[in-house]
Amino acid sequence: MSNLATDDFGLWVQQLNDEVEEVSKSTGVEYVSYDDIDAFKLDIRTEQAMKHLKAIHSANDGNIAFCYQDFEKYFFDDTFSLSANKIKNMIYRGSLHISQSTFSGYRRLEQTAYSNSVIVIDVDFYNISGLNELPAMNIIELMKMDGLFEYPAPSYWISTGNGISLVFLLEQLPVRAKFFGGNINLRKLVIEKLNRRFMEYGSDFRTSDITRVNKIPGTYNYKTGNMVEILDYEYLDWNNLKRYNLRELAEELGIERITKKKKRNKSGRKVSNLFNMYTLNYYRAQDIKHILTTRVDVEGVREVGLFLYAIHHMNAFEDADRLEEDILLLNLSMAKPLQEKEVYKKILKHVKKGRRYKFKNETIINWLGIQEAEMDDLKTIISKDNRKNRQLKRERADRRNKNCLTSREQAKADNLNIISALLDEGYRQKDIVVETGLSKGTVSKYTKELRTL
DNA sequence: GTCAGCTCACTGTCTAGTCG
DNA sequence: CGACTAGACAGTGAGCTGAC
Repeated sequence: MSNLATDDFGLWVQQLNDEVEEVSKSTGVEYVSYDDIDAFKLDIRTEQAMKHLKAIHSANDGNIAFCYQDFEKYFFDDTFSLSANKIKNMIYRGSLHISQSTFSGYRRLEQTAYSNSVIVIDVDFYNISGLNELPAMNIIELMKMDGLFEYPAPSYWISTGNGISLVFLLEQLPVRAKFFGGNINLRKLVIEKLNRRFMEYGSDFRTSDITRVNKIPGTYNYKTGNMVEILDYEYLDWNNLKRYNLRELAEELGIERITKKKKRNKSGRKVSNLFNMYTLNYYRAQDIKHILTTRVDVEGVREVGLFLYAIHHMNAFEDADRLEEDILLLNLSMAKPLQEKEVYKKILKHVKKGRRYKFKNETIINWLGIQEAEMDDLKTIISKDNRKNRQLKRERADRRNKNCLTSREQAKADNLNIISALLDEGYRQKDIVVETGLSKGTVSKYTKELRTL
């Protein structure tokens, strides 16, 4: 577990490269390049981490995002600058997570996602009664017996310390939204299909995000303290791991081919919009749930709120049993719940058999009386103004560097630092003008500013 | 008179925001 | 999302003040 304080984070990332030499001395690990895993005897934790990294990020085509469980920030690295020492250093620091995709910049966004060659299905069997006491290996055996490892079988599987990650390697998949956005949608559909396959074992339905990060083998699970490790590691042939072609995989799983936008091609539109509708409905349901569970004064909106929740839940999952379970739970989570029979009579009865509505955000905002301040906690049910403000906020943040300064502010700060140092050395303002090339007015002004600090 | 430092009007660039 | 723009702000330089 990491013992770093959060405010040390930026400093630590900067120092990481410099520390490699020292770690090398203290651990006795020779410098091993990322490409040369088998040439040296590594400890099992580092070896597993490297094999996994190599499997999911074999090409040097972008930046991989890393993060620790106890830090909010991400840091980035490309495979050129990875080495065994560095990976060892990172995994021994704490509960490390790694992005499935690479990114063209230093932001972990769908828009900046560059390439991807893996699908990871998280199986949270600890949520399933009857399974939660079993060791991960037994779960794998049960899934095999159920025929769930028939095509497509996972390339390998990882015990995450409380659940299982099933790793399906893909042939290198360009995902840059601008050019290859279709791959992102197709990948989401495949993941949805695979999630359904492992549903009984507790598969996590939120795993289709291209920017998702996963625990890396060789580390310890932050919550349980258990080791994250590749299972059946010794039986795997790392030079011949199964690797799937996304389009073939989709076809085998019965997903209709996504056609390029044709004029009013109904079948094409139906499929390509499918996932967008799924996420929209899913996140709207989550937003409505948030409103209903956080409001103290919920009485005036609880019926309409539960109704809207039910509709979006059904649109997303098409699973009446799951809806029933979730909505009864949500009802009980409200400050003033409805009686259970009312939920059945007023909500479930209509939604299960009823038609599918499509609501505008404005309508939902009006019906639930959502205030601007409340929207800050919501993902999709937000006004146009709120959306615009979020965009401005992001752009404003983008203009600032790691010191939270704009380029101008940084330039001024640099000049102030230089002048401060020269003054300490006994320079006169006149000399500072010559030394820095700034005007004497500026030097004078800054000298005065420094005195008032 | 010389020097160090200060003031203020001004310039050009950058930021933040609007608009289509 | 790019073009556009108002306003903010960093920086300049002429001219001023006061100490010696």
